[in-house]
Amino acid sequence: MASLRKTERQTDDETLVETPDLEEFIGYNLKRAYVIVQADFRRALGEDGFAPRVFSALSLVVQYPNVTQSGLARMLGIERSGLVAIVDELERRGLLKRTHVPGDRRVQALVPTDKGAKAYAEARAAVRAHEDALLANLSGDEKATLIGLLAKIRAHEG
Amino acid sequence: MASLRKTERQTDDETLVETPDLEEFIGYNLKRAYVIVQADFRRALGEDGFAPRVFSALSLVVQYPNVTQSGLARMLGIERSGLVAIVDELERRGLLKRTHVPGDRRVQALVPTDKGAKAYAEARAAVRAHEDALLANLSGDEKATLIGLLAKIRAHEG
DNA sequence: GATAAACTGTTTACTAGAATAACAATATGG
DNA sequence: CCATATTGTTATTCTAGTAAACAGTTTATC
Repeated sequence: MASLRKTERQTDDETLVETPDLEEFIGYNLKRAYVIVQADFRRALGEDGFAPRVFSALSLVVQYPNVTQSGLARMLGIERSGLVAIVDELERRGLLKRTHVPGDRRVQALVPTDKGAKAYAEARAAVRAHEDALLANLSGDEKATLIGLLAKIRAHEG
Repeated sequence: MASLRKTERQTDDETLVETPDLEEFIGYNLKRAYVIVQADFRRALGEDGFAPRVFSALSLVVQYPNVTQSGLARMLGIERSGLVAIVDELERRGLLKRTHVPGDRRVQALVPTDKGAKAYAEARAAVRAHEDALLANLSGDEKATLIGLLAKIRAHEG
């Protein structure tokens, strides 16, 4: 049924829409909000700072040293193949090492270097500053509520 | 400062992380949630259903008939150049027409066809069904709260 | 113990989404 | 009139990501 909703009205040759349909969709709002946060993240971390996904990978490597690439890909929700370039970049920058694991010659465990741990701590502070500034119009409670609601959506992961 | 946070602990050769840093970041949670919703949107609308951005464009054309491409791009927050392919697709499918506007020969106003209005109404119902099903674990209040919080982030638009 | 199945990291090829820069046609403001 | 701006468009480039295939290795099954 293509019936008009209450929030819509027609005039002679102009259409007034109090609340466009789009604004009612969670998906649309999520996307628009995500684009803003993501752009501000990049702006805040600067020209040769980490891209969001590289930051995320480094974060997990620092917090889960010896994680394998497969495991890391699983945690990030991306394909193994897509992770290779990310790990390449982090290794090239000297922030982690691929190391052999005794007992399984397939896997290469990822270990952060000291430089990597330090770089992560700095980047984490920068990301926190970016979010604090960008989301200054949200209270602590609101941020917690938002993360909680997003977690309910994320329950569909895995 | 690279101090560990309260939620982190180290054991001998294994690291326990109660709450990974990533989970505290709004940006990361937004992205993960967005990926889920977006994937379900595509799954729900099927092989030759609308992509999210095409659906969004059609929605605005139906609700704001005679919108110009520049105006539509502005509403969607994308570049004019990026909109061309979207409008091409909608026109090729016979869902809208590019029409000349008397008084300004540069612009081509976008007008939905009857078929376009009907297709939009159906797609809208499908999208609503997809969100209702995917977000069944959120109450109406929670959904409203989520949209409200996302709106606070979206206040940085424009 | 042999053989099938599964897993790991990797490369290659491909797709979608989006930005940027340039352009011709047209409109607007001094 | 002339400079400036706007509109729709094309071409180019970039990024993020998937999918399929592969060699090397491990695990499971008979």
